[in-house]
Amino acid sequence: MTTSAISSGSLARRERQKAETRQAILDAARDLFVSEGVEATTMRAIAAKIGYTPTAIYHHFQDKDALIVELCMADFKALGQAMFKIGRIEDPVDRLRRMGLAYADFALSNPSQYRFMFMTQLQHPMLDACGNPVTPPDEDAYAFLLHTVTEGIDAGLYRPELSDPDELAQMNWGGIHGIVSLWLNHATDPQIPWREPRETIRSLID
Amino acid sequence: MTTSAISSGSLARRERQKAETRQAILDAARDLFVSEGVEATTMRAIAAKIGYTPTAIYHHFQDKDALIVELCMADFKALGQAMFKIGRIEDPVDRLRRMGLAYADFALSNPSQYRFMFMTQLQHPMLDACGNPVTPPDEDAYAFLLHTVTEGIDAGLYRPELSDPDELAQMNWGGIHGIVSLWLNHATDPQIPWREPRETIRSLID
DNA sequence: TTCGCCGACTTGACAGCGTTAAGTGAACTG
DNA sequence: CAGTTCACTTAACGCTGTCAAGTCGGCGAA
Repeated sequence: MTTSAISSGSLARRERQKAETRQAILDAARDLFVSEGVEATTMRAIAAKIGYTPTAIYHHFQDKDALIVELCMADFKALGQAMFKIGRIEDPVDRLRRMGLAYADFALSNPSQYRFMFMTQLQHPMLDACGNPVTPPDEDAYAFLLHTVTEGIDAGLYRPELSDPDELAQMNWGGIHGIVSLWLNHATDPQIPWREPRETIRSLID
Repeated sequence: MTTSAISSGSLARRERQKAETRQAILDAARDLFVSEGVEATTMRAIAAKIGYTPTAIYHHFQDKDALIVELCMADFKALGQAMFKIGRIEDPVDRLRRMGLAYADFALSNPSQYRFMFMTQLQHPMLDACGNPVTPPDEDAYAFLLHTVTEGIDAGLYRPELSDPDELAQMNWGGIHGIVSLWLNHATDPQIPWREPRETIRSLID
């Protein structure tokens, strides 16, 4: 009893410590990804930041991509939760407008995360070994968007030829993503007098 | 006289040969960038493809980025020329619609070029040493778009609150770019039933 | 207590990357 | 024919992600 309690206790402590260094790796990686960019941060830099050797990371993550994907999924979750809060608004028109602005806020205030969520090709698709999606469906931002435009269609808010909810959702998403991502990549381009993306998006939604 | 003619002739030949290998480098780089992706193609691979040593490239281009920017500028020129053809259409509404579809065609049929034109941050802004833009203004696709929406504003085709031509241009551009770029990056995502981007864009324009 | 194992972590290395200083050799110049 | 130029090569640098092998402290069992 006592021994088993001690052993399970020490086992639990070991696992807790392992989980702690794993989290430390994730935190350091996030910091560097955000401040230096994903491509520019090296395994060695992540390891140095937490006082480990580069190879230690490989005991917790298969490779650099696995690290990226893990952080990426956390961001998808955060975005989905932001959408979930807005999902309570009754009026579908107002809800759609607010979802769009919240999406843009997320992108503009977390540009580095947004970049590797939606502006880069992820080589590992976010599926587990069995081929099931990793994102929990109740936190899927796209599902919220789809649900909202479907309500809009049912309420007769769109012209009748716009009857495909996926197409409508992709129009909305694409429009906002386009303005945001062009601005993130090309805001410094002196040849184009860029407008505030939030303003442009507000106009687009209206 | 004869000697000068010979010398100038041989000089010309030397320069022509240099220009030829320079072009060979560009062609090889373009091939590999398109087939393998920009990040994945190495200087060594480009050199091997044309039977040179990697360092030979550095006699023609300052570094890999210079190679990318040179190809990128050629693509901007091609896109601008495609817009120029459409610019002759009289009706601004029809012209805008066709410009949007032509833009989407360009992106979808040259995905790799489009990626490094509009979906990546270019570290060298495309300015020459004096800070002047490198793209010739009469081939600037954005200028065409701006001109077209300005005509639309003047003709009273937009609601009166949409009076800023830059904002309108960026709404149009952003909308199409967003749908195209999301599709290019996430078309393989099984969680989302993607619609044909050309169809989605056609609906968006209407 | 002592032995042996387990596993988190380190050491030292590998191949490949972009890039550069120094060298080579054929073609052009005088 | 001697000298120069310059496109190109050789050999290396420091960097990257990654891995096979080793180290060593803490645990369970005898």
